[in-house]
Amino acid sequence: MPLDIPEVVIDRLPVYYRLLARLQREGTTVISSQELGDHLGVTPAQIRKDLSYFGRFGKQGRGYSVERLIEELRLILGLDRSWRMVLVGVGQLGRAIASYRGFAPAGFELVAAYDAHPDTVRIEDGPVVRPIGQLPTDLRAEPVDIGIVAVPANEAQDVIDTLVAGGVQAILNYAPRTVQVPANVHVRRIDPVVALQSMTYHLSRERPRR
Amino acid sequence: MPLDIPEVVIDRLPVYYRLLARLQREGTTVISSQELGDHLGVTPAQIRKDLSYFGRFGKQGRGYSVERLIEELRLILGLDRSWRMVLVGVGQLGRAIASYRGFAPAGFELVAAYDAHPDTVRIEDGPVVRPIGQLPTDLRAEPVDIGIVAVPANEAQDVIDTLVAGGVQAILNYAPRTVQVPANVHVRRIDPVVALQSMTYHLSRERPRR
DNA sequence: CCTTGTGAAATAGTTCACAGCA
DNA sequence: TGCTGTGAACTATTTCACAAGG
Repeated sequence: MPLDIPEVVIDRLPVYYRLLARLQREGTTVISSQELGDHLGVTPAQIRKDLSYFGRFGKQGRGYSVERLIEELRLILGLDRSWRMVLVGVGQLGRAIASYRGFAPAGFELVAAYDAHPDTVRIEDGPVVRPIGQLPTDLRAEPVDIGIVAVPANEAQDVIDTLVAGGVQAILNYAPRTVQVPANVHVRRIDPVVALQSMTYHLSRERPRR
Repeated sequence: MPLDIPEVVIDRLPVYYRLLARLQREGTTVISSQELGDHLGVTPAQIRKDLSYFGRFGKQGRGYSVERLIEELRLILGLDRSWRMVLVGVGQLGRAIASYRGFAPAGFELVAAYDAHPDTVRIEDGPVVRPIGQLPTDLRAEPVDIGIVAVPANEAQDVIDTLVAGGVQAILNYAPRTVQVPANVHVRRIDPVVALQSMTYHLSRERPRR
């Protein structure tokens, strides 16, 4: 498995994986790159090229075994284990994240939640909320893989510094702010306003103003 | 203003805009591409090149006027007006979206919400929830710019087809599914699991398994 | 000086097109 | 025949490096 796989390729793999999981539930056992591409709006060549970075999973003349491809992607993406996450920030957004039903089936386990005012918030069907001051100690006692940050923008950098100091190497950042991390730490931003603003660029050009 | 501006450039502009707004609140009046880059973790050349697609906003030897640059980006991104949005899907996620305080200050107005079971859900401090069957009629009566989709995965394509048929040209898709839209419609996906899975790829390589 | 704006060079990513195999 | 896997060609994006302006 080569070491210099483009980042864009990695970003597409979970999308392929999710589609394949659905197709399998619906009974598909074999699929061509053409059909996969039709579902996802990408070219068949791109799918074949992306997969070819990791191995030769298809059969000429037939296509890919859905089961085989799911299993390969599971291994490639590291989904053959579960991942421990902590949530920092238990406001309205944080509570919605903590209650999200999609993490656990995908192997992402929320092991703890932290807030500056732990007494005033409670997560339904979720972990107890601990005081944020306890975070450094807890991280040392029980390492986690991923930090989810849902604090106000002006607290995000501090929280992330704390997570990184505690050995967390992946951050899912819901705070509307770009943060700085060492090169070995991964950050993904979830920011609806930024997403909307890149669409309004196009909307204001394509549609005549009313 | 040229027509073939790379999409990646457009995606960065809202991030520049948000940083500049903060710097302005903090009292910065002039800033160089170097300093901007330091804040955002990108190269100064990239920032200068990105901005140069739209005009010459800087002053040699000095940098950029924060106020001027904010105003230019507002115009470029179409943020000099407000945008009408509807939400479809008022489950737990939908309610969190509807209650999010970040949309209105950015000029994004939630004008209506729809659900298959409007009687069973209520949005605190938000619009009345209408039956989803009413969506096509409502869109005809009062056009909206943007649709936010927070329905279960298997309903997402139908809902988006309805929105598109009703003239909506931009979709913010929270449903964990890739959807198909005509070429003139813009979609941005908000999917934490996909974001996490691209990070676990890296985590499983960089860190020795425990 | 210092920093922009920008062609040119370098790098990254996508698509083509076809040999080869089931 | 039908479809994969893949170098090669092409396209997109980033970075370099420097002339020019304040």
